[in-house]
Amino acid sequence: MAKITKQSENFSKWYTDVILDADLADYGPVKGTMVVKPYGFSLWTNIRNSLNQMIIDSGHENAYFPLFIPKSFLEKEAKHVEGFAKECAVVTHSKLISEDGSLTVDPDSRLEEEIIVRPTSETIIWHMFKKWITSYRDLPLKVNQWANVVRWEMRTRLFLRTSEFLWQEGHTAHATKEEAMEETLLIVDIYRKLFEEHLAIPTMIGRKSNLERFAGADETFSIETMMRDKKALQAGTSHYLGTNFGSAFDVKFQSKDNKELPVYATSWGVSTRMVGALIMVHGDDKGLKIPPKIAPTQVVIIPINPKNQKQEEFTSFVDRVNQGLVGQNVRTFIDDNNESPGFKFNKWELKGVPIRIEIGLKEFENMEVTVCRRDNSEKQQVPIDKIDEIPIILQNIQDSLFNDAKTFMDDNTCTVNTFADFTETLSNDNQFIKAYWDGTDDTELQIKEKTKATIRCILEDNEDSSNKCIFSGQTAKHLVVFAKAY
RNA sequence: CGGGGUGUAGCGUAGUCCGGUUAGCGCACCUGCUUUGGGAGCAGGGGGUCGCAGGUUCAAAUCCUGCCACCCCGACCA
Repeated sequence: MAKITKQSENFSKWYTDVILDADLADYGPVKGTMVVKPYGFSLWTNIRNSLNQMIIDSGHENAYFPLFIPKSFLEKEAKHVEGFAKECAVVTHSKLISEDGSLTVDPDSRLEEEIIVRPTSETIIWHMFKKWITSYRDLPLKVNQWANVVRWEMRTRLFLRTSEFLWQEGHTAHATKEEAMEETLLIVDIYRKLFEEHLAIPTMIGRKSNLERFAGADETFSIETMMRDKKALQAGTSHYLGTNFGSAFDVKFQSKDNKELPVYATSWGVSTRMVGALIMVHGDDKGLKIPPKIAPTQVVIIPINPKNQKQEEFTSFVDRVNQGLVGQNVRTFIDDNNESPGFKFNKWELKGVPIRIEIGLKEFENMEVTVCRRDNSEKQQVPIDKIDEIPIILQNIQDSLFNDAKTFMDDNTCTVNTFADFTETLSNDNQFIKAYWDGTDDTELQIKEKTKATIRCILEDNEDSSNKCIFSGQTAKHLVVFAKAY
């Protein structure tokens, strides 16, 4: 474990250092792939379990669809094809020939129809939905799957953009447009809750512009988050798909009054990218700060026991503290190996554990423990009979992580009315910039070209004709937020 | 696919220009002892086809030729 790069020195180097040194993940042998190590996977699992419960509680069922998708499926929805064509892994053969220890592809094993490794599952799911939906009684149909997907990316970064990633993708079918839109927004709200209450990450939520919308969607809502370098990260999306996939896969249902009607769809997902957001929202120069609710270890206990004095009594004291915490469902770890105390302090700070408890002879004699918070480095003594207050401290940490991140985002979000102010603001510093926009692709593209900032989402529609687009001067259609994005 | 760069132990590197001991060092790792309140100390130890292939030479990490891989910058993106 080496010292990590400072955020102010090189933010993206800091990001990589933290991931590798905190043992979250490592690089896989194929370019762009990532191995999620046990500590990182435990974190992901905690996030997943929180979200999974919310998905189940809101009436969805988990299922699993195949990794392999016939190429022809992907061709069925025109915009969807366009969106994904350039980043698909394709299976073309089924056999290898082994010769002198080296392997070559058997040309005779070429597949009749090439198979796509799913970049997302709309097509295969709607293929199945056609079989399952015939009557209004079959609706709504609401499934979710936890899966891996593959997108052949040019530039990859651990957690943020990898060739293969883990995610959850929900797919629903509804009898009416209104119901599908309601579902789309329900999910947005679930994601907002997940981010705010579990990940302690404040969000900015709105619709995507034409250019940023999901390929095949009529409307995309996105959860935008601000990283510590003030760049935006799209951390979740929920799509209203209209009848695009229903009609592409010829899915219809019979209504109560015996009419044949189209089916409306939604899809929505969050991925291991969330872990990247978590790192970049809360982390500091010492490393990660993991919110208690999802932390693999909430409290690390570090015994400091010089000269083996009163060895047995000391050990049972440490054990008593641990049992007290475990009894309150606190996830603990006792780090009693031979590393020096200072080394352990740094190691667990790097790994982002919310609370460190130090127990030495002093604490042992006073029947207390030293509690140190990762979020603000405050230390306090807690008597052993007040150990049940630790969960309250954990909740405080959870809240203060959110509040800090919220303050940071608010402090770095501004509103401008002229393009001169817009470029001026961006050249000084990254910011989230709220501004009026005329709603055209052309304006969006020109602003992107000139400033590298893109429209992250549309916050609201503009009703007041005196509000003008900051770039074209035309009457504004929307109030949007611009930012440089990951 | 265009421009630039780099390949020496798990990681970081010295040596390459100007060929010549057993390829050196730091971190990490292993063993033992001593240690433990903010990245412990001492002693010992293991680990290298110097990216690959060919060539020049008495002799190649070093010179020549070809190939490969990876990284950075641009066009694509959750």
